[in-house]
Amino acid sequence: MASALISKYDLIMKASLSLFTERGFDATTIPMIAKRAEVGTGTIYRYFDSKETLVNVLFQESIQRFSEKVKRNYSEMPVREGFRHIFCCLVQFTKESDYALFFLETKKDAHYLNETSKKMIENLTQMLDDFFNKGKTEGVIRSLPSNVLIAIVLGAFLKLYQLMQQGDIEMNADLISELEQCCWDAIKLHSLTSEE
Amino acid sequence: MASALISKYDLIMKASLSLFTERGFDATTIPMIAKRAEVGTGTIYRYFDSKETLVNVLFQESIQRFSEKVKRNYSEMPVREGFRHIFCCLVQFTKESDYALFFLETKKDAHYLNETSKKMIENLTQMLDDFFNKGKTEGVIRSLPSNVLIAIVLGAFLKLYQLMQQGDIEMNADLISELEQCCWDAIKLHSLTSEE
Amino acid sequence: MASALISKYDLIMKASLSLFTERGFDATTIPMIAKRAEVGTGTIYRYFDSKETLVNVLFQESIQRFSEKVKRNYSEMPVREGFRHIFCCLVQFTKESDYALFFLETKKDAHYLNETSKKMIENLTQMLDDFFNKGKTEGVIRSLPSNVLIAIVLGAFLKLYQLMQQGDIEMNADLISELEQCCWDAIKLHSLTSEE
Amino acid sequence: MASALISKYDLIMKASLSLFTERGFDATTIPMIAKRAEVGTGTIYRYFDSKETLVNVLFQESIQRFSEKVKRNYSEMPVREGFRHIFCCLVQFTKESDYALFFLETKKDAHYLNETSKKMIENLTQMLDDFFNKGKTEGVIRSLPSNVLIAIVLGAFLKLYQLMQQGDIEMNADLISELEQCCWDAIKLHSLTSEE
DNA sequence: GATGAATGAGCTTTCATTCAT
DNA sequence: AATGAATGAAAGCTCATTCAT
Repeated sequence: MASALISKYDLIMKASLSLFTERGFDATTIPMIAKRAEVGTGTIYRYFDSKETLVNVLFQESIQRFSEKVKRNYSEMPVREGFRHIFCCLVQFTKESDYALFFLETKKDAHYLNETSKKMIENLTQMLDDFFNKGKTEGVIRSLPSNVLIAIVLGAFLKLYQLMQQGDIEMNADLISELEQCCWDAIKLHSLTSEE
Repeated sequence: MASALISKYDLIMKASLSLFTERGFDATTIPMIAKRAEVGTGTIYRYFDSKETLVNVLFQESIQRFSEKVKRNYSEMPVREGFRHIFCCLVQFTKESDYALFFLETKKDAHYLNETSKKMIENLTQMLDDFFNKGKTEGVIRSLPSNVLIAIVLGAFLKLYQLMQQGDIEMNADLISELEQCCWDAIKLHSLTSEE
Repeated sequence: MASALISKYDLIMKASLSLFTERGFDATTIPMIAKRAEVGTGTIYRYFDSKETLVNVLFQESIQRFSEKVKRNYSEMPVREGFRHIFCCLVQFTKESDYALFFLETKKDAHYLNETSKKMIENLTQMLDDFFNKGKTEGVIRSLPSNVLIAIVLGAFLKLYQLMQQGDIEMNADLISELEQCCWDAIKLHSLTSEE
Repeated sequence: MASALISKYDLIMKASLSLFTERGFDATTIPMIAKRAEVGTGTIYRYFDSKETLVNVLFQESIQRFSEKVKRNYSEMPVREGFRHIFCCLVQFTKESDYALFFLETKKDAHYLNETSKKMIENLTQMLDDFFNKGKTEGVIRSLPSNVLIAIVLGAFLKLYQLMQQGDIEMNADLISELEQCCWDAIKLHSLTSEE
């Protein structure tokens, strides 16, 4: 009786997300997930058709929640503030669920992603693309292809986030603020005064 | 007559490196490697004790060649030039072998890395650490932990390199030069004149 | 309803014991065992870690059950009676399970035996050793090293048992009785009256 | 030049005989044989069509040489002397080649024996059968089926021989003599005086 | 709904055999 | 004649998936 504070579904999602992040999709087995989620292996198949379905649901859920977070009223912000908003979304995401950024390390041509997942990557990319285009038009962001700009920021963030997960660094407000500045510096269009 | 322009060993190395880079270690099977290298599956085991040995040899070879490239007389360079040197090594590496940067996407706690491989990551990290420390001492680089600085630059580069491999961007001298500047901007200590 | 009269574990034990006895460890494949036990190959690995574990469990079970049978109150018997007891244990064992004497044909330095199995051989040998020593002290058994006496009796029995398994002879009470006498004659100390 | 004191053929025979005896047919690999014989693996196939051919040639050679040894003028001997002759053949065989008694531990239905080999076992058995029949007719040997009598003697001898090979006992003239007596005692018809 | 025993396709690996040298 | 690199069939073993309970 009682129990079920967290639904089995959520336990499976949580367990598989953490394992996929730690070991990758292919090195994670269904029994491993079942054990960490403390459910039977068969139970996983009551909620997900297959391991592939599971990873795609997970992927889509992550990217969906992130996209919605970003979308919220950032379009009217000035570019600099919009960038900070995006960066904060990344950070918040990290805080909410240690493993939520699984989608950052998944290559878009990963063999296990289905069409829907790929579509959602494209949508997120498009949204960020629009943002960077705005910045480029306004002359605040370097005029590089948007996918290049995205690669720089997300690539940097992914590795930082991995450091944190490995316990190599501890994130505090000051560090986050400085890292955001680093990323911004990477893509901002520096005034034409004598730089090195 | 003729034939054997490339040794079987090299064919296997090349095939597995490309597959590991495309699909990851766990999603790459020995039959896949054999097929791409155009050798029998048994042949792979004449050269490597196991799949794990193979990936570690590959990993160590990559990181070794990269380390040696970087090491060559960069210690006397000024920091800005030293950074450019490191960046160019990354780029050159990419050019020499489409897949040579396999080690960039391998997490240091990957389940298939052996102790030697982990040691070599540490050594490379230490070398870069020394470089960044010098920069920090001289006040040209942000005073952030070295692993943070490394994460930013390598993280950004990794994602850019993936874009290139997917055929999404084409690297030319101008682009490389600008990307190098982006990465430098991310970690350089900006003068305290009006920023933002 | 019904079914499962015998557990899968027992089916596997029985099937592998018969195959190991017929063909030896190395010529017996897991698929062969699976087929004879009428289970899937994977099922075997639910019960045993490896083929080597399986053969050792089997070996230890056989030798254990035999040892316990022998041990039961034979130490107080007169030597001649004790010998008959041991011989009867061998025969009974044969009756209970057609293949239970697998351990008789396994050389003690077989490459697949683990330390525990080797220890158990030693223990059984020690027990028999003690028995023969008693007989030698009393002057009823030839004063040969115990391992020699054991070799004679078990060696003879093993070959007889193989004949029976091949269907070449049929064991009945009279034959058993005579064979026991043969073995006893082989090791007993004959009085010094005119022999030959 | 020089060299070739022993032909490659003989080296291969010797090496495989020792390995088959130590490890059994199935646990012995062609590379193992090649290594011990100090020849290339390919060389083995210049002399033998297959691993199975090799083991059968070996088996037949062993049994042939043993049969011939036994055959030599034993038919006219008295039974007791004939038995001693057979036993001495076994011992001599052991001395000539440490592994020559490989055929003793091979079950007649071993999966690798071909028809010729099985025929030769039958022939040897027949020869011994005749001998034991003679003994039975003369009333010196127990009236048991000949295969039973053979099993007792060869079974006992095989185990003794294994003890010797493991270095557990050392064969000297006295011991051999006593062991021969043991075996004879096992099968001889004891006079009807009060026995135990 | 929940479970985990059972399964077999497909993995990693071995090895008898071939064949260019 | 002799070799050993190369091979692929088949071994031992794993694991996504099913299904009786």
